[in-house]
Amino acid sequence: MRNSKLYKGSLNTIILKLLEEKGKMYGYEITQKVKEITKDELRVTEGALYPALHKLEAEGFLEVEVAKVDNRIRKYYKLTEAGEKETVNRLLALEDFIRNMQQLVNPKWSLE
Amino acid sequence: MRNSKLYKGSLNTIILKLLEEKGKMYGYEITQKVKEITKDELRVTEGALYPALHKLEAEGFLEVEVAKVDNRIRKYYKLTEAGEKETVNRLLALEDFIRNMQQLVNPKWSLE
DNA sequence: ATATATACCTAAGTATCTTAGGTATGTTAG
DNA sequence: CTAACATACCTAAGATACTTAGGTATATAT
Repeated sequence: MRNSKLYKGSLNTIILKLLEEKGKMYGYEITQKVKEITKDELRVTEGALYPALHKLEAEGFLEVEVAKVDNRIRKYYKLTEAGEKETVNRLLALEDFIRNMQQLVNPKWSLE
Repeated sequence: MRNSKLYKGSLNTIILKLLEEKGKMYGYEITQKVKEITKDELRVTEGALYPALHKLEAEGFLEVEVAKVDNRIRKYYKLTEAGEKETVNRLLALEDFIRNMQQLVNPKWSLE
């Protein structure tokens, strides 16, 4: 990731959401897509990404399909059924988190 | 914190913002205030809070004032000048983070 | 020929949290 | 009156998720 420590813990959610949206993606593609969407403000480093993908796979949330394109290996990941459920939960948790952070940071409560 | 890994890295920002708003606060007060604001959805544990306060103080962002109330010690923390600047930066980083996460999670980009 | 892009990977170190304690005083319920 | 809960501080061990810094290999552009 880039600069901010805030991103800690959100990588899995990002991966799951991208896969939900795109159907299947390979690792390098994910790094590029995040760069593109966030206009280079957020970079998923490979040192964080690959272990995260392997863990999500080990937990049964992702499955892999290996392909060979231009003489190079690609590992396409897609959500399992459990992964789809997990994605829903993670997105709900993200919404809660953002709502809570906004409540903490927007000073409405200071008028109490 | 509570349940979600998303909160990792956001504790310092929460502390700084609360102190900016309230002027001065003591540790236990911070834990209660966060519970109150987030309607018990987010709990700052003392095991995370006190080391974080000590670190922010060591970094020169907070200064301490010890008081005795009802025969119990309270350590009031408030922002230094450097702490005020840091708070501005952390809040900007939080806004960036939230904006980026919303862009990643809101599927506008999937229409491309 | 060299750098950059694509594409995978791991290991050591760092940071931030959780969990699980510890100390001590004040207050409330049975 | 005593036991539980609230207030108020603290630390240490362990878990986890990153960053940093490598490594391998092929394709393409300068």
